[in-house]
Amino acid sequence: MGKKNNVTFNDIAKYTNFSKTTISRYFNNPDSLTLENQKIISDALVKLNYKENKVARILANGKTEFIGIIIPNFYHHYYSEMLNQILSTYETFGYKFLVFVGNENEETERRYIQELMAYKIEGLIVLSHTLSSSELADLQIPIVTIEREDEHVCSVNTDNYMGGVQATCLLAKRNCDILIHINSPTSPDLPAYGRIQGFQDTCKEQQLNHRIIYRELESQHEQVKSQLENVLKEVDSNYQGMKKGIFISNDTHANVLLNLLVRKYGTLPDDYLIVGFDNSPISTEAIIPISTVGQQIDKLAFEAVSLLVEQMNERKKRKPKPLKEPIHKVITPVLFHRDTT
Amino acid sequence: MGKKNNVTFNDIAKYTNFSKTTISRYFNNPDSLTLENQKIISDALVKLNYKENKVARILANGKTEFIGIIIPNFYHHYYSEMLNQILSTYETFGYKFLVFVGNENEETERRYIQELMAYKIEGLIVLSHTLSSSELADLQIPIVTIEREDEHVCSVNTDNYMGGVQATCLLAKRNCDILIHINSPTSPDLPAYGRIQGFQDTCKEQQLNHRIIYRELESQHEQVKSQLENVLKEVDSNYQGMKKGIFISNDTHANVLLNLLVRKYGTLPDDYLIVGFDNSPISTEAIIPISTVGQQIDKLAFEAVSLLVEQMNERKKRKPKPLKEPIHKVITPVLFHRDTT
DNA sequence: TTGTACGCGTTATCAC
DNA sequence: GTGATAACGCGTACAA
Repeated sequence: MGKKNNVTFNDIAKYTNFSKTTISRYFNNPDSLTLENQKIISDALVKLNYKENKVARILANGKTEFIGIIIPNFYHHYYSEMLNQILSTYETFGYKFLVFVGNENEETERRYIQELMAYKIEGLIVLSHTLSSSELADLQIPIVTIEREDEHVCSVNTDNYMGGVQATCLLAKRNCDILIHINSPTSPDLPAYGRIQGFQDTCKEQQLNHRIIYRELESQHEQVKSQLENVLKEVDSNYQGMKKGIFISNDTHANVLLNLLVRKYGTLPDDYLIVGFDNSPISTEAIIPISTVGQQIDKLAFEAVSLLVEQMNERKKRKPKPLKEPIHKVITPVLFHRDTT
Repeated sequence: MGKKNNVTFNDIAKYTNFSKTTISRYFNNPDSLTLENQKIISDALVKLNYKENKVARILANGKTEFIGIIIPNFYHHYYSEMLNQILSTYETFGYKFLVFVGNENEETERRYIQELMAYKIEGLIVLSHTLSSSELADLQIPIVTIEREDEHVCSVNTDNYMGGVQATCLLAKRNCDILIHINSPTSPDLPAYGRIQGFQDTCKEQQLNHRIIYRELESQHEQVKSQLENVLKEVDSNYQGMKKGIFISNDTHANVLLNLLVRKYGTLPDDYLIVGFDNSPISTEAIIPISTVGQQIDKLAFEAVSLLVEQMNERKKRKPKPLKEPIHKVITPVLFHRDTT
């Protein structure tokens, strides 16, 4: 707003001998003008090279059409793709997105949120795990979280339990002698815990020989590799000669495991089956395409924005009825059967 | 701005018996108040639960502190990481980012830009290749492009030529009998063309037996795979018994090539060396860690925002001197020597 | 150090 | 169908 040569409604009004009000109406309720006058104004807009100023409109009507996003990182393809899909909803809902990368630091994320609040975002989408849902709820604006702890706020999550069941059933069908789930220690608060539960329940129901191996895998590639190398040694020696079905935390880890096996045996041995999670690009680009459980990221994103828009619209009514209880939507994952099963 | 219970400077002023101006000064020039009075106001802010409103401030002083970003996609790790690094500059410069995903459609991107202009962004970062730099320059706001055609606008690019040279020299040092560069047909306008040029010049200077193979690789995994399968057949038969050094467009493609070789021969044959580009995660996570030329994405991003901020600051001066010529910054890439060379 | 008065560009309200 | 006027919340001469 370079303090000069900004053509405003006033200029248009003078030029056309209408009032500012009529110019405003031309934009917000054109049908209330005669076609003639619409033409006059639209010509003037071109002639004077008018550029609309939504900041002024915000101040006047209170609608920023901003949604804030806090995303934890871009390292996992899952987050990038989720952001991609969220941003793409602009075409449907018209909301603009102010994006911050949370650095897993509480104070930093609080600062980001304050900044977003200062810009009068109408709603907030949180993917980061740093702040508790009760703190988020205190912000008193529409919020949707995705795939994180969500007790006090609306959320959209993958049906992780179903994902666990799908993976487990696939391995079961292949007549494995032992089913193994490898994962990082996971809090039961998190939606992702459902995968573990789904695995466990399915194994118990079908009375399958199974085991869960917890290892800290949320680190760099080399650490993950050495962790899984140890796991593999243990599995190799404990379940020799048995057909092993492994359901592992995600595709990145599945790929590490796969590579360890292929480098050890020259190929994926017949007695090893692997299922990952996420359907990330690595699952198709691996040396052997990896079976995986895929989140429907497009749907998750769309439902998230959709759920947020509902809340935002409700708030704009003269008599808003705030939700009694947070709404939690669930999206079913899809099993991709590839060459590791 | 829920049209109610918004505490404003007016409320603070009444409560503290100061004027609005003094309240404003408390925020923008606190030193001009006595410490006493600062305390009085800061207490009042807490008591009345004041929330700042930057939208109003924008309208008053014209500074949105918004930067618009147009990114083409999130599929390549390069773009995700670049966005990550750009967003991270908030900590340094304080600018907020409005992000749009360009869908390679001109009209769509023009709409995005219009929307950004309506929100009075102070500058624009363009990663997408859809619109020409001359069209961008016509927007008359500070612009920086990254790694795309940039004749008429400021830009930050990797020294692609140097990257090509580095990759080629590495292969040359390994005493390859034939150096092969595989790439998609690339316009000389694009910075990425430098990689091809760097390869070619180095080969010529060092009088190395070389060849450039162009194939359309900007497509889905399966297509890339079958394209490279054909290339491999040709190379296999044409250069039998020779040591082949392959420099290929990027790490994703390098990985496909590597997997084809490993699946064919059980491992990477001694007469094949591979160098990719991007230092993307796949290069370390591949079945055999891939040598690659890495962009310094953090530096690229920082320089881009930095260059933009300079232009934006210049514009705020009473007598702005617009740049005579666009500035083009260049960042040197880094060679990662791994197991494929 | 503090206050007055006005401007930023649009929308909302009420009147005609 | 159109217009006058007052918001919206803050910044900034200019004055005191």
